[in-house]
Amino acid sequence: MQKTKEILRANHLRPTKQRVLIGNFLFDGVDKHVTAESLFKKLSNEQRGVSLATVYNTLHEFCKKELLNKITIDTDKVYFDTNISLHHHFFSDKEKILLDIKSQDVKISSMPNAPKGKKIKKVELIIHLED
Amino acid sequence: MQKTKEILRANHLRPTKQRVLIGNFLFDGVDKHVTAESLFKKLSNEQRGVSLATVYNTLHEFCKKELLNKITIDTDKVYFDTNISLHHHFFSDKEKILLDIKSQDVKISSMPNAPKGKKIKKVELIIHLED
DNA sequence: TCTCAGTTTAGAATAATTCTAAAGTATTGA
DNA sequence: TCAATACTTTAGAATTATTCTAAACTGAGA
Repeated sequence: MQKTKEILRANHLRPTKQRVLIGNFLFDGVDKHVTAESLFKKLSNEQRGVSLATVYNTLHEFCKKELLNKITIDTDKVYFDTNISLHHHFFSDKEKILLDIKSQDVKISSMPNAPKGKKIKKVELIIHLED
Repeated sequence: MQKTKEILRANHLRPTKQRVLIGNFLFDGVDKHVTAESLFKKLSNEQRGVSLATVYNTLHEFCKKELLNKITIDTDKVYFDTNISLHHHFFSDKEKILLDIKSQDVKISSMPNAPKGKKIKKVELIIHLED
């Protein structure tokens, strides 16, 4: 798994043990949603753990480099999505489960103009679910 | 302003001084976005204040009765919207400003089906802004 | 007026996240 | 290879919106 190191280098992030460990998990080609806590737990199983502070640092760095997508749907947890292509989400407020919606399943045919002096950075559609 | 008392009674909420004070401010006919903190500050000017705990309690009660719309866009603050009709929002991440989008300015022409066993509770479109 | 379920409240508790500052490490240039 | 240095990691403290608790208060019906 040399790919992670290349990704890190390409983004001017030193490939430290911790970043490589986190990157290997996140960038294995399988789309996933993680929180700082869930990622921390997952990696605690490894021989050499990563501190919670580093998990936070790394998630934010990866976001800044657009290797991850930050999703703030819920007030008490931030989700990070490894699928950085344009897509939307289902969210179950009760179970706090986040699901991807295939991009072709949503079509927004009319959009407002941004207020004066502002640009549209990101369009986020969240479909809240109940039982 | 007898209207607030009627609203409260209609929703089986005792019209206490505090709820009436909060209701009079929120339901004056002008759409507004508040946070617990902003509402608390606004009402502190009044002769008879309301405790922060009551502001939280009341906002949640009003939400449960669908007199307010809860908006969770930002991890560190919950916004409450007095406009309970179907509409969407702009959000400036930097300034943390929330703006209504007129409902006719957005048209979603294609929507996914809810996952098995779930129903769609609410569709929330957030347009994040930058400078 | 009396009673009591519903309400308010101050302050403590909670919990995700950020901060701090000290120790550790990758990289560069010699 | 090695030293110097800038970048990283980390434990634990700090922060902060929100929730909880339990005691005092109050509106409404009898």
